[in-house]
Parts: sequence; C-alpha cells; structure tokens
Amino acid sequence: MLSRYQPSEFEEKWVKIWDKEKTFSTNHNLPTTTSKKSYVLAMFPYPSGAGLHVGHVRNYTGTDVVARYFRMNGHSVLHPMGWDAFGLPAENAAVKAKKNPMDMVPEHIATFKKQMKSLGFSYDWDREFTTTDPNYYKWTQWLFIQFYKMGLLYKKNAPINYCPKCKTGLAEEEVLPDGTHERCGNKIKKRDLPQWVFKITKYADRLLSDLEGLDWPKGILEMQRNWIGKKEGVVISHNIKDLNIKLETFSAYPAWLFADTFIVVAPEHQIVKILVKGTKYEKETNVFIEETKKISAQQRTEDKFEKKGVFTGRYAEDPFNKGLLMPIWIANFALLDFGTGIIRCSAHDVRDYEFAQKYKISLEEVVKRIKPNEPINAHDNSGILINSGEFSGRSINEELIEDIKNWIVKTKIGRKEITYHLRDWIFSRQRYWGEPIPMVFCEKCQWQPISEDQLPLKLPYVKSYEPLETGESPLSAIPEFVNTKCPKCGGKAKRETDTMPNWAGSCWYFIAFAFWNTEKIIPASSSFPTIENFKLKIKNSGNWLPVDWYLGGAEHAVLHLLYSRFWVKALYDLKLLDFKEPFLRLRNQGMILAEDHRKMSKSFDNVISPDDVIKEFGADALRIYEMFMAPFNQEISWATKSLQGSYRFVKRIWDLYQNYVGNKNFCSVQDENKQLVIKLQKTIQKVTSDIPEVKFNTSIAAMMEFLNEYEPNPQELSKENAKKFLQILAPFAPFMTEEIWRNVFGEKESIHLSVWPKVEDEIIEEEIILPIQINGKLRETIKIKNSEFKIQNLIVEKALKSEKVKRYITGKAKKIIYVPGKIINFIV
RNA sequence: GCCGUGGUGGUGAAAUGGCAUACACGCAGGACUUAAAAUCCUGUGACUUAAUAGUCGUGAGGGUUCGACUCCCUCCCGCGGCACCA
Repeated sequence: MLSRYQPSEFEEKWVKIWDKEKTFSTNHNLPTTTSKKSYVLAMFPYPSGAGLHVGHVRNYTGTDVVARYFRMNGHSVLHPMGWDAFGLPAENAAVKAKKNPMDMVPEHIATFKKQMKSLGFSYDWDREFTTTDPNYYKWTQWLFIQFYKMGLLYKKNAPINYCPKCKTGLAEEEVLPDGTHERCGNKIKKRDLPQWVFKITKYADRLLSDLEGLDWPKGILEMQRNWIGKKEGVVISHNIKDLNIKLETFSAYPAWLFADTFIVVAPEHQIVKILVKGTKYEKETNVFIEETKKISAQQRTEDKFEKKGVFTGRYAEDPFNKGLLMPIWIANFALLDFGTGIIRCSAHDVRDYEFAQKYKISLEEVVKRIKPNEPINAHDNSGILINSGEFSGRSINEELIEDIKNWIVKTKIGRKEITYHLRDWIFSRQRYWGEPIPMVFCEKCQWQPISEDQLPLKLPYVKSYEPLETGESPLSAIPEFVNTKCPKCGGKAKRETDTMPNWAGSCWYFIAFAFWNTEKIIPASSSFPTIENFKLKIKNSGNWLPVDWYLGGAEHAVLHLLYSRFWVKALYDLKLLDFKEPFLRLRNQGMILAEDHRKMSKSFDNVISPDDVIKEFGADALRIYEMFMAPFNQEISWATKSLQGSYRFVKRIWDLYQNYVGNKNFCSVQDENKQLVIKLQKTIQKVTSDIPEVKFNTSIAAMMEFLNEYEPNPQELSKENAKKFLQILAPFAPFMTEEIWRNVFGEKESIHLSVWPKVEDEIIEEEIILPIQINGKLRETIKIKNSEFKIQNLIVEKALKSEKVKRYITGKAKKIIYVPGKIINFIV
C-alpha cells in the first residue's frame, strides 16, 4: 500500500479536479458587508514568448500563499490573474518574428496559463482577461474619453524624449538617469512631436500627501516622494536697472539671501534676449547660447562638466540690500525647468562660489566662520548669521528658514511658491501595438472624442506595422483607419493615429478584476461602456476594491504605481470610485539571479525554467524552495543544491503520512506525545503569524523543525493533529497536501477550503527552559513549569541548587534580576 | 552630496533588549550496498583543552543597560533611488 513520492502521478490530476469543482471560484465567497474580504493581487505579467521564469514563480507563489491563507481563515478572497499584453517588447518581438502581435499574444498566453496551472496557483480563471482584448480596451478607451472630458488630457507640440530605436516618444519616467530608454537601453534624443499629454501634475500634491497611511515599503514611498519632488520656497522679484521689466528668482532654502551678490540666468531663458538686445553683449551671448544647446542634458550632469557663463551687461537691484546692484550672468549650470530658471548666487553655495572665483565676481559673507582658515562655503548649512539685517545672530535651522520666508512675504520682497520635479505624462506612442486613442481631428471642431457607442475603436489587423521614420504612427499609413467623420459636425475628419503607452492597460486592471465576467450577477447589457454601467458594475460586483495585498517587483516603484494612483484619483473625482488609493498594502519580491549570480538571460544561457524543475522535483518542492530560499523581498541566486533540501522536506512528509494509509497508526487524544503536541501548537502559532507578515521562509523553517520531531514518532499523534499539520502546509504545497487529505484521510472536500487550525494558547508553554546568567553571562539553563514562573523566590531557589551556579556564586548575590519566563541574572 | 536599505558560520539565513548562529545547503566521519545513487546516524563559528571546561565572537570604534546582532553616537563598506534642484 505504501507508495513512493511521485508528484507527476497526482499534480495534473488535481489541477483538473480543482477546475471541475470550481474550488477557487470567487463566487463561492462573495463578500458581504459584514464579512472580511481580501483582494490579493500579484502584479500581472506581460506574457513574453519565453514563458514563465522562476522569478515570476516566486512572486506568484508568495501571493498565492497569502490568498490561500486568508481563504482558509474565513475571508472572502479575490485572487485573479490576467495579461498585460500591449506594448513595445511584444511589438518588437513580433516585428522580429515577422508576425502580427495579435496572432502571437494568444500563443504566449496559453503557455503562461498552462505553466501557472501546473504550479497550482489558486486563481479564479473565470476573471481572466488580456488588455489587448477589444472588450477590455473599449473600457480603457472610454476612460481616456472621460479623462479628456474632465480636462486632464491635451495635445501639444513640444520637445519630448524620443527613442530612435523604438521610434516613439516617451514619458519622463521611462528615461533612465543615464539618458537611455528603460526598455531597450538606447540613448534618448530630444525631438519635436505632437503628443497627447496627461496633466498628472495637477494631482502632484495629492499623489504626495496620500502616500501617508499606505502600508508600503519605506523605500518605495521615498522613491515616489523623490519623483514628485515637491519643494516649498520663495520667489523673489527684482527690478532691473535701466529696463522696465522684473526678474524672478527661486530659492528653496533662503538661509543666506543677504550674502547674494550676483544673479545667473539659464541660457535658454526668454529674458536673456530682452536683457542683451541692442547692447554690445548681444553677440557674445548668442554664441554662448548656441554652444550650450549643443551639449546634451546628460553631459551637463557629468562630474567634470565645466561651469561657464557670460556677463549680460545688466544689473538687478537687490531688495535685501537697498542700493546693491547685482551683475546678471548667463550660466550653463542654471536649469530652465527648475524654479524660475534664474538663481540668486552667493559665496555660501559651493557651486556659486566656484563660478564667482572663476569670473572674479565680488562676494559677501554672512555665516560666521568656526575656523577662519576653512573655505567660506564649508558650513554644512549650519552656523550663526552675521550681516543679515534683523536675522543677524540667529543660527541656521528650519525655524529660521520659515521666519525668513514669512518675512519675505510680509515685506513684499517676494512670495511663497511650490515647485515639483514631476512633469506631465507624455501619453502618445507612435507605434502599432497599443490601444488606439479614441480621438478625431476636424478642421472645424478641433479634437473630438468618438462617441461611446462606437467603442471599441479596434486596432486594425494589418500585415505591415513597422514604425515610420517620420515619427508618425504606422496607423497613419492606413487610410481606412484614418479617414472618418467628425462626431460633432459630421464633416470630413481624421482619426488620431498614435496609440496609448503600455502603462494604460495596467492603470486600471485591478479595478476590472473586481467585475470581470460577472454577467451572471450583473445584466449583460452593462457591458457597454457608459457611466451608468461602470457604476453599476462597481456597485454590484461586491466590495472588493481597493486591493488589500499587492505583491510585485520594485522596478515598478515609480512608473506603474504612480500612474495607477493617478488614474484612481481622477476616477474618484469623477465619482466613479469611492476610494483614493488603489493598493493599501504593497510588498516587494526580490529578484532571482542565476546560479552564477548574474541576471538570468538567454544570452548567458543560465535561465532556469520552472517546467524543468517541476518535471524533476514536482511543483510543491519548487514552491517550497522559492518560499524558503531567503526573505521574500531579498534578491537571491538560484541554487539547485538548496532546492534538493526542499525536495527532501516534501518527500519526508509524504513518506511520513504513508504510515496512515488505511486510516491507522494514529493514537487516541489521551495517549498523544505531549511534547509533540506542544511543538505542533507552537508551529501553528508561528506559521499563523508569519504568513501575513510575508515571512514565508521562517514559516517553512518552523514546519521543518516540527517534522524533525514528528518524523520518528508518527504513531504518537492523533488523527486530528496529524491533519492540522497538513493544513498549515497546504498553502505552500497544495498538491501533496490535497492528495493526502483526500486519499489518506478520505476527506470529501478540498483541504484548501478547510478551516485553518486554531492556536490553543493553553497547550503551549507548559514547560519553559530558563537561562541563568551570572554577571550577564550565560552559565546554565533550568527547566521550570508554567505554573511556577511567576514566583521569583521559587525560581531563585531552583537556580541556586545547580552545581554550576553554586560554583560561580560564592557569597551572596548583590542583585538578582528576574524577568518572568525569560531570564534570571545574578550579579555577584 | 542627499534619501532609502543592508553588513551575522564555508554558503542561503534565524533571532529586533533576555540561551547568537534556529532551519536548510555544503563538508567530514559512519551505517546500508558488490559498487554507486538514494536514505539514515553523528559532527560541523574561531581559539585553548585528551576530555570536563574556558576565552573570544554578529562591518569598525565608542556609549546606554544587570544584559546589546537588536537602542544611541561617530565612522567604513555593499546594493537601490534621486541630483549642477538653486
């Protein structure tokens, strides 16, 4: 009757039975107003031709464990999966294969789905969709129209980041610090192209302040804050001598404004032309401007970049020191798009100081030197102010800054102003494989959205769709697509031919999962995109939103997470949603590197395929290994040798439970090994508290510890307790536990729908091992009973009986520290 | 430069004020075997010691505490993000 552990004999079988029994159907457990709900979501994949890799498996297994845990703990659980299949990588791959991505995507999805099923993820496949399905993207297009109507989208012709390899415009967020495209790694160029732009900056303040209260990793929150880059400062107005115009400067940290002696302007700034017009400085200035233009943004941020400038011949009046005239320079280190593009400069700023030295501009000191020999600017933003009017004598700190700002406002020298690093979101792509933007251009009526009943605006199936050199979208070469009638006046008009970026579909997919394929609950007529239908779907599909658990890689720290938050806020303003943040809890999964500690890559030939691992060791062992290998959020290298350890663990459990085949070899509850029962309870406690903390590795370690005690004595546990261990293992090893649950224990219903074992505190800690310290050093341990540990005298008496303790304590102890149940320390 | 994050055996790691190195890998020795694989048993931080036992030990240095991997201060190093940001 004993059978060997051969996962291939039962894993596929259970996938089919779970499908048939609809074990993981969301409809089993729709949330009510009183029930607890958990929407557990993994960042959905882009289905590449390479199939799933072990890095995906880590993320999805972790998410699956959490979903299964809450399901067994009586929560209503939504745990869906879908496909983010639009975008550049898919299109580039299709171009290479000389196929249409429309034909390739379904193949890739089929592969991914098959692999996911073989790993036993408990998704509700009824809610599956792909962003490339017209039935999905009609809603994406509809949302675009809603955002357009609320004034969040506009089209403009402006210098944008352009990738010459991908032949498309890009958002600021898609350009890496070294000036390359985050997808393909090619150098970005500036190019003038008409683009649809999203006014994300309108939400900058809310995107920043609503981060408060999110249960996200600190680092991700910080990266979002960084990217939004809010700075509160003052704008100071200056009269220009002999010219009837004003000049404004921005200062974020106005500590030593009394030291400022000169002003620099960004070369591209419009005011420059006015300053030098008709003067002898005009020629030299123009030469300098042309020179600066040639230098790329990237070169300007390099360390060795030389600070250069030219004098404009003009002077600004200093509102702080009445009568002081500040020479106005143009300098290549001033940035047009930060602050006002004009800076007040002083001796106390390292960069300004360097510039002044080079061009022999006179300087003032307003910070008392601690050591006279130190350079003038070496004060670390601290010190005592001198020669600073009413602020002289005060030390530099946040309070002073606030006072100076208020004083500037009061004296009308300037005003407070807030600047952001965040820029509006370039939303057009000049490529084929994306959602067509549902807008029409009419000479008479300008831009008009297509009417709702025309949705979806389908992407035409074409043979050739390669990007054009002109910077136009390939769709512009298809007259049947381009030529249309104006939705407003009915006259001749042309369609927008740009498509949406690959972020569009993922900006709201978590919302779609909540109501996807729920026509049984909600009338099918609601599938047409209208405001009423959107509201109806959200309202009637259950209170799933927002997402409770969101797990995925940290590479989306800014892009996807920022864009999704933005859409949700806009939808909130449209009263289509009643929450402001999409993801309440975010956890990051660490990358899995190859065995050689490099990234897994085809070109290095070091990729581990989950298919091969499953074939050799089974899905349960793979899942256990990926959860056990390291803390979930930590980067780690694959190690097949370590995988063996997880395989052994799974196999030992299998063999152990073979003892019970035929429902025998248990003992009665009275005859149980008490120590073993205590250990089991401690294990249940540990796993129960670890899973919601995403500490999968220590959960498994605890179960391994228990197995080490349990394995030699399978007959010393009752049937009831033998089942409990199987249950807490079930989220990690769903196949094996189900096989044993049903075929050894003869259960009719899935283990995955059983009720999570309760922690019984009264069983735990009947006996404690108490460490004894002498002068803070561990010398001995004694066993004490749970009932005794509160009585200090008794414990001290017991401790002093130990021969070893006696050796160290010759006279009387000076002091005895007893922390009940934890430690006893004798000071002698 | 600023922000975040980490530094513990041969390796992945555990312990977040109370027995440092749980759990696992690897390694060594042993059992089983004609042999190998698999499996099982024993050992495994360093140093001293035949052993009992002792000393040291969590990146470095200081501090708080009866007691510090854990808290505080000053540094060093790895990883990630931002940055001529005024």
